[in-house]
Order: sequence, then C-alpha cells, then structure tokens
Amino acid sequence: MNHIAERRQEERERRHAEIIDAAEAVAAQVGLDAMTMDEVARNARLSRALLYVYFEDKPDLVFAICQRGLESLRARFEAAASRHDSGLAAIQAMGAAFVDFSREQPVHYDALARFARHSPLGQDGAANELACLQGGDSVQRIMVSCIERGIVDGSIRANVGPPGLVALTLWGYMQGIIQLATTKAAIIEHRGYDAAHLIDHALQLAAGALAPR
Amino acid sequence: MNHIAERRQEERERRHAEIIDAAEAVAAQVGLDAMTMDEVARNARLSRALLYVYFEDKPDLVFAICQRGLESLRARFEAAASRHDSGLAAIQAMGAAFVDFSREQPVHYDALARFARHSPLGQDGAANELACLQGGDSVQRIMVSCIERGIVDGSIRANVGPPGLVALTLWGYMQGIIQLATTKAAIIEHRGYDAAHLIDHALQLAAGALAPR
DNA sequence: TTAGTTTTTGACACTGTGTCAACACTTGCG
DNA sequence: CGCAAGTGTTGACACAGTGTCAAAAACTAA
Repeated sequence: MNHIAERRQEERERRHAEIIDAAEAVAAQVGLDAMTMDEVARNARLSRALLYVYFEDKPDLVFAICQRGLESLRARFEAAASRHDSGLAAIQAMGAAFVDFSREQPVHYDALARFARHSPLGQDGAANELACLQGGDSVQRIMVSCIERGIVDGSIRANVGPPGLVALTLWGYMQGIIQLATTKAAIIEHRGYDAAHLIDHALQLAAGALAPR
Repeated sequence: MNHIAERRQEERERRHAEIIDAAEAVAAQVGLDAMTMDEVARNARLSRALLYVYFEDKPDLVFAICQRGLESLRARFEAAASRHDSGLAAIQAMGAAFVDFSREQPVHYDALARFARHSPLGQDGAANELACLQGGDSVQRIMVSCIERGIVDGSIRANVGPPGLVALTLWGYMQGIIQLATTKAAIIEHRGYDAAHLIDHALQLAAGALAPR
C-alpha cells in the first residue's frame, strides 16, 4: 500500500524533529560541548544507536540545530527589514535583532557560531551542512537587499563598497562583538563598562561607518 | 646545595618549553582539535603521563600556546604603534598586523581564538589562563594608548566613544572578520570576491568609522 | 501462519583523557 | 661504599564518549 509508506515517512519526520528537540533541551542545560549522544537519546527515549539512523554524526545533529536557528534568524531579519523604511534603519534593526537572537536562543546561536567557525567540508555528504550554507545565504541576501535599498534612499553612503562585501563584513563584525560581549562579560565589567554598553557602542559605530558623511 | 635546585628549575623550564614546542609542531600538522596528548608526548619523546606533571590539562597546554601567541602579537602591535606617527595610522597598522599574525602563525592564532571564546573560569586554578588574560590586557592597552593618541593628534574623531570600548570593539571586529575570511574563503570566492579583498574592505571601513568627518 | 521488510537495540571496538602506584634515578649522609 | 629520602618517570588502569553491526523485535502482506 502507498498510505503505509506515507505514514512511515511522516513518522520518520516527526521522530527526526523529536530528536532535535531533545538535543536542544540537553544543550540548553549543559551546552553543546557537553551534550552527549547518550543524553540526547535518553531524553528522546530512544536507544543511542537509533540516533545514528537519523543523523550521520554528532556534528550532523548540531547542523540540524543550526538550521533551525538560521530559519529563526532569517525570520527576525525579514521582520527587521520590513519594519523600517530607510535601508540604514533596517540594517541597524538587524544588528539589534542578531543580539536579541543570541540572548533569547543561546543554543541556536552557539550552533550557528560553531558552523561559522568550521570550514565547509566541500561536496562531501552532509545534507544538513548544505542546508546551513543555504540558510546563511538567504540571511545574507536580506542584508544585501537592505544595503542596496539604503544606498538608493541615501541613508547609506554610496561608496561603502559592494553590498555583498559590506554584508559579509557586518556579519563578521556582529559575530565578533557578540562573542566578545558574551564570553568576556566579566572582564568588560571589571574595566568599568558592561556588555550592553559595549554592544550599543558597537552598533552605533557601525551605523556611523555606513551613514553618509 | 642551592645550585642543584637551580639546575632542576632550569631543566624544568626547558622541558616545559620543549613540550610546548612539541605541541605547536603537532598542532601545525593536524590542528589544535586533532592534536592528542599522546602525539605531543611522542613528539617530545616523553611518556604521556609526564605531560600531566607539567600541565594540568590539555586546555592548560593550549593556554600555554596562546600565551606565546599573545606575546608575539603584543610585539607586533608595539612595532605597529611605534612605526607610525598618527594614532589612526598606528591602529590601521595593527589591524593589518593582526591579519598577518593569523596567517603567519595560524596555530597561535587559533589558540588565541579559542581562548577568546571560552569564558574565564574565574579565580579557579589555571595559572596559564590568568597569564593569557594579562597578555590580552597588555595588547588592549597598546590599542587604547594609540586611540588616545589619535584623538589628541586629530586623526581619530573625538566622539568615537571611550577609548577602552573602541579598543574592545575593534578587537572583536578583527576577530570576526579574520574568522570569516579564513573559514569561509571558498564561499566568499564563490560569490566573486576573495578573502584578501574582504579584509582590505573591512580595514578600510573601520578606518572610515574612526576618522573625523 | 509465515516469509519478507523495516525498525530498534545491546554489545562491541576504538580512541582519547586523566590518575596512580610502582619503578628508576639522583643526592646527601653515616 | 651503601643506603635512605627525595624527585622524576612510566606502564597500566578506569573512565567517558563515539560510531558500528549483527541480531532481536515489530510490522506488513500473502
């Protein structure tokens, strides 16, 4: 029968999602590093071996988490893009959205940061990695379109450079700042500033770099 | 005798350095992640167990590598600071020096990046971690003094913000950009740019953000 | 029922970490 | 010299985690 294959496919997808849910729950408690396949399996009430039917690897599972994160981030960026008229304002809102994202979904953010670190494995298997790359791409595209919009509407100076490069630069910038703010909060405070302060400052500085002179 | 304790102390330090040498050699070949204590021990012609006499942990050993890296980076920054008259030019030179550093001493750079990621363990043991924090501090101080110099000599606009925050921001920025450029070189090229291009652009953009209007 | 297919698992092999009791070597002293 | 006390060094162990596989269990269709 054909219904049967269909049902199985659905169950397969549901299970797939459940495993990711379980992994996120574990990671939320102990972090992605300390998250073990055993714990994930226990949390999803499956045997550990079964995880390897649904995911290649532990990295593969993390890619799946990252994928969800990217989707969420994309939605936030899109919202930011449509909530503002001027290109610059939209880009600024994206910076803030990125920061919010890192705070509200730390596991997703961490998975994303990991993904950003690792060089792509090339055309090697890993369907989930590919999906992450595509997810990253669509986020970038939103940024690019807003930068172009800003150049047209005059809120961003025309000679900032090619929008594609500007988007990449801003992306790297935000990653760097957020990482600094989250991991070195103690040190920053010890110097008399605080993390929120640093981030505000960084966003402002970036806006200044894009605005016309 | 007192000479004997002295000699032993020297031998201890020599061995300490030799282990770090061995670790760097291994890491240069396979990367910090894949570097195993066993391989390091073999490379230093010692038993694995002895490594744990000289270093707490594998992380501790990586901190030691990081320390060397920070010292090297400090020297490069200091050179950059004294090679230029204007504060802005000095800061720009530091950006370039950071990039050079990441290219010429990838293992040191990677150790540094790892250190930057991990939150400090607090007052917990780990003498090497403390040394890294201090090393990071002295690098920051060089940046701060150059920013202040730039504000005085007019090459940097006075309202960029508190020099301490600006230094932190620039630091995070460079980390983000270099990471992006090194791990995602393939993707960047796929979009018609290249890594060197991106870095040039990023440095230019940063300079623009600091320069007076 | 039964034979074929798919799902699920326990048990295993492997790699790497960190620890410890015991071994080996130096050194100072009777 | 010989021999204790201290120091350096190591092999062997316990442990934790990953990924794999043959076989058990569950399901399906005749």
